[in-house]
Amino acid sequence: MNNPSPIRKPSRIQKRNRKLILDAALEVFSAHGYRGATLDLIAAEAGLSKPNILYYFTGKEEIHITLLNGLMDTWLAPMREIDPAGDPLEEILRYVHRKLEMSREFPRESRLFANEIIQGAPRIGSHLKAGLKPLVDETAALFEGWMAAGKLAQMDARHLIFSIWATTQHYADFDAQVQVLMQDQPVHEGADAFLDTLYRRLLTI
Amino acid sequence: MNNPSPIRKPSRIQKRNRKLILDAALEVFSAHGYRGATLDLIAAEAGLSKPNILYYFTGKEEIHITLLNGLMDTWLAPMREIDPAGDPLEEILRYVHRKLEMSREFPRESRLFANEIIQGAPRIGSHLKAGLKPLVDETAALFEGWMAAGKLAQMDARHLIFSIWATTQHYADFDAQVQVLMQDQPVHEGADAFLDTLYRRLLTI
DNA sequence: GCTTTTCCTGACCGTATGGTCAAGAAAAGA
DNA sequence: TCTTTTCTTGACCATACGGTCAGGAAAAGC
Repeated sequence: MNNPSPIRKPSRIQKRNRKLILDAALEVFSAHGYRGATLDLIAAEAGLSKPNILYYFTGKEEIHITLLNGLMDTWLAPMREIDPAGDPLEEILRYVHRKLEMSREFPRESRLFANEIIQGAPRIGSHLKAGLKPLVDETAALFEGWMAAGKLAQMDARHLIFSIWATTQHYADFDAQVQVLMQDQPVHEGADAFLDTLYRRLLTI
Repeated sequence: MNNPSPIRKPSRIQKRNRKLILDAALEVFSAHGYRGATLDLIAAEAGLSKPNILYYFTGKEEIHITLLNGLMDTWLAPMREIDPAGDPLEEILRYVHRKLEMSREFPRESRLFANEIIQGAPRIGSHLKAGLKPLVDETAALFEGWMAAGKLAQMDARHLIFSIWATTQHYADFDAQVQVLMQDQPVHEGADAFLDTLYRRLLTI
């Protein structure tokens, strides 16, 4: 009676409309934050009526959680792709470039997560523990192995990871500020070259 | 009839209550963002009634703007304190440490600005241009002078500044995430050592 | 003391917003 | 085709929230 048959597999219309809604929600949530987003805005952006939105999702929060869960994997993919068998320096530099690329190509996703975490991760705190932490632990261990083997300069692996996130996501999350300070100059090329220099100098023994 | 005498100098009570309100507003705005903050929350936090809040400020937005304006100077102080006559490397490292210290001591202020800028700086866009940009231009020029004089490694000065902001403010803005990933380990000491290494390696010729 | 100004609040208002519901339209199944 | 299920919506509701106002309490000025 309520949700579109939670048992049977989603129909063609269901798939289309759920996608429409989630796309619209990404746009609205990332631009206004959870509290600033309204169902009316999402409905307008999706081209659907508000009650119809609530036919597919039980409420605003479920849309938000579904979004975050669905994007988490994509967001963490570059870190999963670090190859333990590859060359340490090149693997990390490739990770940095991929993250920067994602800041440029998916700024909405970046801001969605940024908004959520700044507010204390009230709706995905558990997911950070369950999804993110194991991956970071694993990656930190990999980095530490490389350092112990003398293939990278010695440093705290977790803070290294934080610095990569911070420096790359900054260009998406703080774009408004970057734009003011860089005027019309091309941002991405400069960032790419700078971060290459930064991590090459930092990590090379 | 409306605002507490905009002409005469503020009374003792006015100074006390405006401070109470701004302190409470900092707490609430930084934790929930502009849209998530409510006058009722601010009033409760300040220990005043809602109408009394509106006796001292014309509305929610004025409180927010007053806060941002009042904190901007404090927030930018470390950058102003960079000494053009000092040793380039040490001056920048001191700046990095001061910024990190501010992230630890004033995380609310950091998140207040972060919230505002992520949403596109709708309420302080003009202030970024008028207040921040000249200072950054000046500082970037100083850094470029040092590089040209062969006292620092060559790189883009603006991206260097961005990286310092990003890496230091990350510990305040994304604290919820950092806490999950660092468990009970002490964060600040590690960050301090890591960033020292990072910028020393990056900037040394 | 008295008067004036400043400070404070309970009650109220208009609007925005998340969410509901009954009933109709469109697909899908037979 | 007819029947059943899925999809869609206008109208509505309850609450939250920013803000107002008339009038009273407390300071300040004299």
